[in-house]
Amino acid sequence: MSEISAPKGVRDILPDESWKWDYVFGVLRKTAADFGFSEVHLPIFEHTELFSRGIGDTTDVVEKEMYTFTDKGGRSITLRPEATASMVRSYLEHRMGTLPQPVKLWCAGPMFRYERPQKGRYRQFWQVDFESLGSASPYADAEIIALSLEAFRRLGLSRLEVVINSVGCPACRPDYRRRLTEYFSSREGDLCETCRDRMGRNPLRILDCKKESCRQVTEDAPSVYESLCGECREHFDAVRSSLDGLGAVYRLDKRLVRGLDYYTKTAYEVLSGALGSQNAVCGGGRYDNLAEAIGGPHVPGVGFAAGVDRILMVMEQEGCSFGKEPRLDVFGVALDFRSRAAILSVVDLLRKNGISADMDFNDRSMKAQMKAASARNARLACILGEDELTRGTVAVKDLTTGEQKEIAGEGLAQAVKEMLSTLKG
RNA sequence: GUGAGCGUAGUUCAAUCGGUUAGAGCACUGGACUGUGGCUCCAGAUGUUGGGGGUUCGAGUCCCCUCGCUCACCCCA
Repeated sequence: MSEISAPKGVRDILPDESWKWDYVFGVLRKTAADFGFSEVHLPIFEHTELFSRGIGDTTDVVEKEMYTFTDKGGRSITLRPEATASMVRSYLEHRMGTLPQPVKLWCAGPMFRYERPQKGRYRQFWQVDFESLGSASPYADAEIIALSLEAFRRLGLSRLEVVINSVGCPACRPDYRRRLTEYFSSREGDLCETCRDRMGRNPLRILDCKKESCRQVTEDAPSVYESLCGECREHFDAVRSSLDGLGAVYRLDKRLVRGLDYYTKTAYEVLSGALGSQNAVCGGGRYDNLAEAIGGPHVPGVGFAAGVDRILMVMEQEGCSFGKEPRLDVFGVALDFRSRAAILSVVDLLRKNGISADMDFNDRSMKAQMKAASARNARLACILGEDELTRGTVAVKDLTTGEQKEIAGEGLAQAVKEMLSTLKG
């Protein structure tokens, strides 16, 4: 169509949608505060090595999905593909280890991944990210999961499924890995090509292959639970019993492994039945080795990221409420050349009194201005003509009922406020 | 990166087997209604049929290339 267009995989959030985003962020902000999380604003680009070391060199995200470039100072810079690594970097850089632990932070903003776009997947997408840093307690895990579920509940999402798993720790994962490799070797012929490739690199990933043939093989694969070390097993049991205590409904899924290297112990995802193929609305878990991986001291942490684009999509699909759409209070209408100059002052006066007001700037007919007032869905029209000018008044019309009254100029702001408050809605 | 489907006005869609000047609803602008919106009626504006090449007397329609969009795989939010 037009040669003017945004790059592939990115999009504009226009006014008919942006107010809904405001609503969602408002709910999330309040939920964060209720759970004791403070907001931080982080940069959207970082040194490339933060991600390559933190997320893992062999992950898909780092191998082929990063927006990486060299800046004018010769540094390798990457547009963040996720926020957790930045969060931990910020914690370390600002010595938050000296604060009372855990430090609970959240942030919101765009993430970038070079992928082929499809439904629910963009190259720039928004996430809200919650991280609880400095505590190894299973209750921190449970709190994080509970927080994500409460946020979704408040937004009105219903068709959700929570799946959790434990991916072990450096003490027990090698053993599990060995047992998996052993098992898959015996069934190698039944695996797909990519899974055979995964055997050497990361056999855990075979578990979440969606091919039917591979799923049959993984059905009988050794379970993580038998391989978990005492500490991991205890931790996982504690997370589950606290979730039970909170009344959270979840499903254990031994196939859930997640794509980032830094996860230890708890891994979880929240899936929506209202989405298509890209149905994860939130994902997270514990990452006790991430801080060390990026060159810091040992700092345990747990957190999750939720996709805002997908949340909006699910809400739309499920018919959730977005609160009320912001509405213009007053539209100023002028009859002729003289009143046009005066109506600007009227609009200005209203604005300075906290009343939202707008007017026509194209010298259009009164009828056209009234039409514009309706099109803008204004509550009231303030009309000015010769008669009003000589009398020093303004005609105020309720655009819902059609009632109109004439109000003296001095009392206008007050009178409009009163009319708006009785309208309400 | 791989596969499939689709590209006609701002938008949703028409256009016979390949046939003459590419149409309609909605939206937009103006008017009927020279001081009042929503309803009604009338009028108007808007297209490189995504782009390029080919076949043909003739292409929106068929073929090739390309770009874009969409969905799926991979992976994830």
